[in-house]
Amino acid sequence: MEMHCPSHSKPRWTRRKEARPQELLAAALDLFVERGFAATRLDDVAAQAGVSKGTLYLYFTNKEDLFKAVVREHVLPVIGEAEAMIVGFEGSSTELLHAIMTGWWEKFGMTKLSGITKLMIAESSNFPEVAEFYHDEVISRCNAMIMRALVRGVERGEFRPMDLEVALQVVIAPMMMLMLWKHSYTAFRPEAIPADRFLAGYIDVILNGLHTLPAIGNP
Amino acid sequence: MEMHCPSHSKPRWTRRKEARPQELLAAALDLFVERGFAATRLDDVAAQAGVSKGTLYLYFTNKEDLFKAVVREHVLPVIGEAEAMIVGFEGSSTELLHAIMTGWWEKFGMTKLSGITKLMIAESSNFPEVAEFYHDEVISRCNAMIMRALVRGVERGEFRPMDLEVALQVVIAPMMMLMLWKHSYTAFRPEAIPADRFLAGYIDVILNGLHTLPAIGNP
Amino acid sequence: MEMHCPSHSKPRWTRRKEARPQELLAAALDLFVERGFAATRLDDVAAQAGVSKGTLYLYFTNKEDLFKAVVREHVLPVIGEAEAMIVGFEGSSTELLHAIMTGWWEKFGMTKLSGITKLMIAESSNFPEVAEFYHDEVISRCNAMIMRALVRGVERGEFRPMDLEVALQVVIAPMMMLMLWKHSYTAFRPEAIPADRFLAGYIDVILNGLHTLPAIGNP
Amino acid sequence: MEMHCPSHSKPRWTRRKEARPQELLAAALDLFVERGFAATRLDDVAAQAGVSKGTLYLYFTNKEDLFKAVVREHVLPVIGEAEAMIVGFEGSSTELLHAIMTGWWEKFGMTKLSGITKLMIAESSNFPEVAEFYHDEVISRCNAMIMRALVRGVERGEFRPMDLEVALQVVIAPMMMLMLWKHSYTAFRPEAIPADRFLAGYIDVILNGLHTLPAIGNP
DNA sequence: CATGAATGAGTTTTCATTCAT
DNA sequence: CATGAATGAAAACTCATTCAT
Repeated sequence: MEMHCPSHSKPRWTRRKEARPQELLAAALDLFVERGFAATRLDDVAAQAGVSKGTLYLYFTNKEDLFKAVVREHVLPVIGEAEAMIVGFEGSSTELLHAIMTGWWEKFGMTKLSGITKLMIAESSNFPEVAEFYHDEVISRCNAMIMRALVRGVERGEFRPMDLEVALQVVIAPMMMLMLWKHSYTAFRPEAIPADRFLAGYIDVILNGLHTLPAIGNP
Repeated sequence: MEMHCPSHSKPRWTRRKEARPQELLAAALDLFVERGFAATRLDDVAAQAGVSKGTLYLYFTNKEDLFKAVVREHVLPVIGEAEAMIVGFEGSSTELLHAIMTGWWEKFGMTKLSGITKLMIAESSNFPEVAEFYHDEVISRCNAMIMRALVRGVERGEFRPMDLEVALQVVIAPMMMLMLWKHSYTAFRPEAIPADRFLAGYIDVILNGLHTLPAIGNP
Repeated sequence: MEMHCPSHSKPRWTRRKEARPQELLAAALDLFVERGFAATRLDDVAAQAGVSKGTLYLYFTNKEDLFKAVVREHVLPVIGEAEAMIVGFEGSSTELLHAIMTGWWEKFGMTKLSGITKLMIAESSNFPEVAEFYHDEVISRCNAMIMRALVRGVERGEFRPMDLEVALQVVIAPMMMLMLWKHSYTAFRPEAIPADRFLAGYIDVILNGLHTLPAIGNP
Repeated sequence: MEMHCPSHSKPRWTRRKEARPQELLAAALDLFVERGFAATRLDDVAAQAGVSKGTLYLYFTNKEDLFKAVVREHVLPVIGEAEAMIVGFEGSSTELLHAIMTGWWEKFGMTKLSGITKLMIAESSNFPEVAEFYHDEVISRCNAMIMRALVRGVERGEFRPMDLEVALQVVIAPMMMLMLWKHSYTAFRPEAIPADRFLAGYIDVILNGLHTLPAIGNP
């Protein structure tokens, strides 16, 4: 079973300059999300990435720099994709909202990126610059996407006139909380609602409210 | 030589032994919420409470014990009040929901207790026991209150039949997020919606949805 | 032999807030002089001062701060004393020079302060601010003292007119080197000249030169 | 496929294997002198020499070995030259002293080798073996050269009888300090005396002293 | 009770050294 | 030969906890 070729002795490490930063960022994301910035030891990040502590410092200046990179690198690509996805959408605003929410869940909520939501809420006061970046590059752009859909719906007569800024928050909040729950109290919420059922019910309530009234075609 | 009038000697600190733990808990709440558990130094807690670091250990066994006390002490009384408030409520379910939300905001959201929401989300994986306690004693009981109101509404024909578990989340989420925003990104959200306007619009959307339909009497 | 009084059990540490900084500075001076800044471990400084590593940080922000304090605290008092010593000197300039040199040796050269000369030469490029401080507060003031003595000697006809700036360096240099030797190559220079013999011969050469000429009364 | 014309392939580096160690020694000298041994990173030495860090280890066993080589390689040739220069000197002892000093300055003081003086003073206690080597091979031989000149002067009646060991130090010290100043406080001493003026004044004072007496022919 | 000086285990950070390429 | 990614021991620094006063 053991290879008799002597040249196959396992090396102490293999050279993989290009892959390393991503591996480290992935490990760091996991641990930062689970434990928070201060409670995460760089030893553990390195171990989880399968490298030694020193290697980390070849790619990141210090712990804070690693944190910033985690947020920056993981988040930006996704936002771009999401925005691209809804450009030139043709259907009803109800369908648009549904599409946005589904996409949000699939690109962000379902993946480990959802943890960044928790991370940023927990650490925003410790890292104002990162928080500002995240607010401007992620939150604002997400909000703008939803807001455009709401305005579009009202303009097309699909949605009723309302306090749209508040409506925006009401629309966003359940998705945010869904992501946050994923990373807290998990042990105590085995009953968690399956995502598709959640999405369906969520869109239903958002569109039709709680009141007893003829609901309009939920796609 | 120096003590023939002991009763007039000026005490170095005013006597308020009983107040000490509360002052420490208040200081700890502030700092834990702002910085997180690990990033909060007991030095700073003591300083903010106006006592020395050693004093802290007269009242709390260690940092973790302080953390548990912060959650326990601050949260329990409020939940009791909230539950008491809605026992035997007489009005419509819409009014009940409105009352619960208003009470939630006034007792919890408006005060510094709102920070505990953020704190628990950030630290729940670091303190499973506290998380369990918080989940059972706060989250579940809050959820149960809302759920009772929803069930009541459906039973009384005020609310339409829905996936109530999902509806519960949708109802709760905006209030949760409102509290979370208060403790993150504040610097970048000067535009924050005033609470009363938020509450009004929020109840409106929750009850009536986004769709273009005749809204039913929003109290 | 063991004291039967139970209250005499030896404490892990004794409280001596006022003495600590001086003890630490003394230990740091020794080690910085012997090994240089970078090669000195704070562990060793603390150990030599008889405290733990953490204690060091109660009094100094970091290693650099300790270094600055070592130079500042040790050097300033001595300079003041030296300057005071020669104010209103009455004798001949030869005697004045002799007095200055003797004082220099006794206050500075003979003591462990002499190490600071070596330390500053070694570290001046690593700590430009400290070097500037040292240059302005120590070197310039020492030079000024000697220069005043030289000018006084020339004005009174005791010393011949010369390039005084150069003479200044020639006068100073042997004393500087004497201090530097003390902290380098000591192991290889058991033959080191006793200080009093050195001082006598040094003053003689400086005053009378090497040339064959009738020397003038060397005090 | 790729090598039918190997002699024309452009080499990635110009072939000058023999020069490598010298480039590394030069870079190391610069940095050791400026920062000291411990504060010099081999990364920087390699970078300044224009090679990679690993290359350093092809020529030197470790950092200490590099240090020893820096001292050894730079210093020995110069001493030999200096000694050769004065063998069979014919002029007056005054002229001999002048020649030695001028040679010292030109071969050593003016060049970057002067930094080794500072380096050895700073590091002698960290590297006793190197210090011993330097003391025996450089300091002692320099001292011997000067001492021979002094003895010669006394024997020929040009110099008066004195404590020659002390005189030796007095003669050497200003030159030593001149070299040391060059590598410390430079930023704060723009007023530095030009070397030729320094040399002239220095010889004058050394030969004739400070006292008011007819000077003897300063060459 | 209250204090705060002192501790030391635990983390971050550095960098000489190794070794697969 | 030359490279530079990777290592890990060692050093700086932090801070929860203790305890003499």
